[in-house]
Amino acid sequence: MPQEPSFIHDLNEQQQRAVRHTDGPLLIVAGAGSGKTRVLTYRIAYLIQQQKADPNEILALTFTNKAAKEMQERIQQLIGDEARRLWMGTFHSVFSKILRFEADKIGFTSNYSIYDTEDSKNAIKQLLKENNYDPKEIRPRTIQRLISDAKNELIHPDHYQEKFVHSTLDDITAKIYRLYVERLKHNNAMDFDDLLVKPIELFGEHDDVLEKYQDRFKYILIDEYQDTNHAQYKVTNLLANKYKNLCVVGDDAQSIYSFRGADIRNILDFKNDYEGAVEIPLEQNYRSTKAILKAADSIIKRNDSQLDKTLWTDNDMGDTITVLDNYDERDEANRVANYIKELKARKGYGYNDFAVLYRTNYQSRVYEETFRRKGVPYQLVGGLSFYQRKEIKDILAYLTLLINPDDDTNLIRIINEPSRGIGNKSLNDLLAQSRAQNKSLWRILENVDQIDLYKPAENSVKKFVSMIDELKRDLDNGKRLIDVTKKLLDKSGYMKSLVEENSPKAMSRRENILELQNAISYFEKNNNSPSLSSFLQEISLITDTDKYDEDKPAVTMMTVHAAKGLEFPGVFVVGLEEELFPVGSRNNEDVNIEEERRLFYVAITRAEEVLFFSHCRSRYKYGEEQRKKRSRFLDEVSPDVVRTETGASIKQSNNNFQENKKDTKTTNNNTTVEYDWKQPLYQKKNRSSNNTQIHYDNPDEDPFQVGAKVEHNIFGPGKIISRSGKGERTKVVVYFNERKQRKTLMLRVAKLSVIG
DNA sequence: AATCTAGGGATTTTT
DNA sequence: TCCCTAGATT
Repeated sequence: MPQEPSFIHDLNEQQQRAVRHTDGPLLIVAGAGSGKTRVLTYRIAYLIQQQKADPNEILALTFTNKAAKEMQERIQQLIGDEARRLWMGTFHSVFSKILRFEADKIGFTSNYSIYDTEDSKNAIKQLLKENNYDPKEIRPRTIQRLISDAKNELIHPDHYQEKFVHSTLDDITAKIYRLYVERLKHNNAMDFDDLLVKPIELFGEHDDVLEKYQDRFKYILIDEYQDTNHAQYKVTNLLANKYKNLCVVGDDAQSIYSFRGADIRNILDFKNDYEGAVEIPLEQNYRSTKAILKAADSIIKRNDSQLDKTLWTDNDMGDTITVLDNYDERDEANRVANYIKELKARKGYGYNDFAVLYRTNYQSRVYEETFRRKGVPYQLVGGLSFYQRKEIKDILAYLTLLINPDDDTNLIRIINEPSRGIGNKSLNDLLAQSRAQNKSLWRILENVDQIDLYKPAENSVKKFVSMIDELKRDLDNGKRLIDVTKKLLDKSGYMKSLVEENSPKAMSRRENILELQNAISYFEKNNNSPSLSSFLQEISLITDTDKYDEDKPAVTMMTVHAAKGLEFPGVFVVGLEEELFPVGSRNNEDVNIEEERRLFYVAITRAEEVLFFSHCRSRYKYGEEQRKKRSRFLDEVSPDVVRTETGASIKQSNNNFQENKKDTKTTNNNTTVEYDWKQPLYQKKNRSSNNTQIHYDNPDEDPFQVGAKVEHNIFGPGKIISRSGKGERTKVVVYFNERKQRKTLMLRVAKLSVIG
């Protein structure tokens, strides 16, 4: 056996144990900030260095592509280029690759489509219509959730009937579930859940295939094990069953995905499920100050703790946590922006040292507006991702059709987009035929002569079919993807209709399509054998969380969920109000308060040095002003580590609306930020119907003046050359350095931010 | 078939 | 407030 590598001495004692324990099942209980990623990467490097396995015999599963990429890079630093041969990625991406090889064994082709949540909702909606249910009464969303839950629990449609039929909703779900599974198979499509469920089917039906992959993956590692669901448990259980070299890393205190079927029992029961499993805790926190850790601990100990571990740190005590008491969300955003500027100026932090964390995505909007107005650069992570935008999904639907014509869902999406005279009536006639003949919609279109259809629509169908056929031929003849896409944009009339519409919205759609073309070119240049099929599969698993760039000089804004696994010197946890964090429920039911508390714990433990909690007394919801009670979590946190802005200790466990703070001018001793919450910086009267409008109470505050350096989220950095118009019609001409071109942009529409 | 309008419902969190 | 859809209008 080779000598131990010297890098092992970078690790503490517990970490070394975790790395050295190579064979047999291992559970690493990794507290927040305890160097979990480090242990995983060192462990993989160690396995290779000790010649336990070849890189391509190691499978490492993560929850985000970003986590996988980061690990890969760090392993590369330890062992070099060999790291590229590791099997590393998200559950979904790894298994979609395996399925591409083995699709034919379970009745799919390797060109299968991947449906995101919206696609699968569309398919379900279609099925509801076909079966005469009113999608208004029976919401596709609801059915989709139930079906998704069932899949993650590995409940087959037949069993759904047996297990759940107690109500009409269960009845309908059982029926639609069965039809949905059939429909997806006909469409040669899989949804996100299928990417986990189908491999289990595959392995269950084909012992030889299972054994092939068991032999392939001699060592398996799973990150964030507390967030695995039953399907993920099962599929990895099958794979690890031969060699039993399964190492899982997790923290039950950070389990925050139960809504997605994550089952905390997977980690709690690990030692029962895997005989002889060894448990190693990682308890030294390298990330946070003592104050922050104490706050986190005071929160989490209110939950029933399950796995033994005591987190401690050698770090300094650090500053106390500041609680911001705000008038409303604009006030909150302003104050956060002020503190960030202040800390940057006085303590030498950079913008990228800060994160604003919130419970729900829609809270980001006010921050975007405020930060832009005040010239604070930011990057927004999450929300509506690029690939979920309508125009992008439309174009991708066209492209999908070229390799998977039987995909009805994608075909329905674009058959009349842009409108080409195949309206609802005609489409329904065509669909009726498709069902009657048990053929895919595309096959019906190909033989539209043989059915009775409204004449103008029939002609349109013929034109549509010949267009798609031509593009298919181009593709088969090896024409470049980017050229096929350009031709598609032209021939389909998609671009033309956007040009004609000539609205700001259409404008931004064109920009996005341009960006998609860039993505396609990039893919084509950087892949050895770029196929449309692999492009589509790759991007359908990309999320916006993956594009977070820690070096970009900007404040990061994201949900607490998206922040899992990240760390920042300064963190603002905002919107700490009842019914928001912890969330409110729709039907006064089933808010999992312990999970909300874990989520708050995750938020706190993202912070290294400076931490703020913030809440508002009123907040706008659906355009209505609502009074808010501050979050119970603020009453739960250890009082000796939190202070108000004035430096006073916070009053806990009483109704904060009774406090009379109206006359208190809150002047902070530690910083020069001076603030009177009675007079928020924004002017309420300016709230108007146009939500994207930017107001400048004082024209001097408007940073978008000639000469200003700005950044556009697509075109990158640039400089304002000239400016015209007033108010919401203000336009600026910007010269973009990277593209060496100037563009005229409406300030109201273009998401510009000031840099420099 | 396409466009316009009024009215109702929606906001957790994500691969 | 915003988005979607059903129904009416062109």
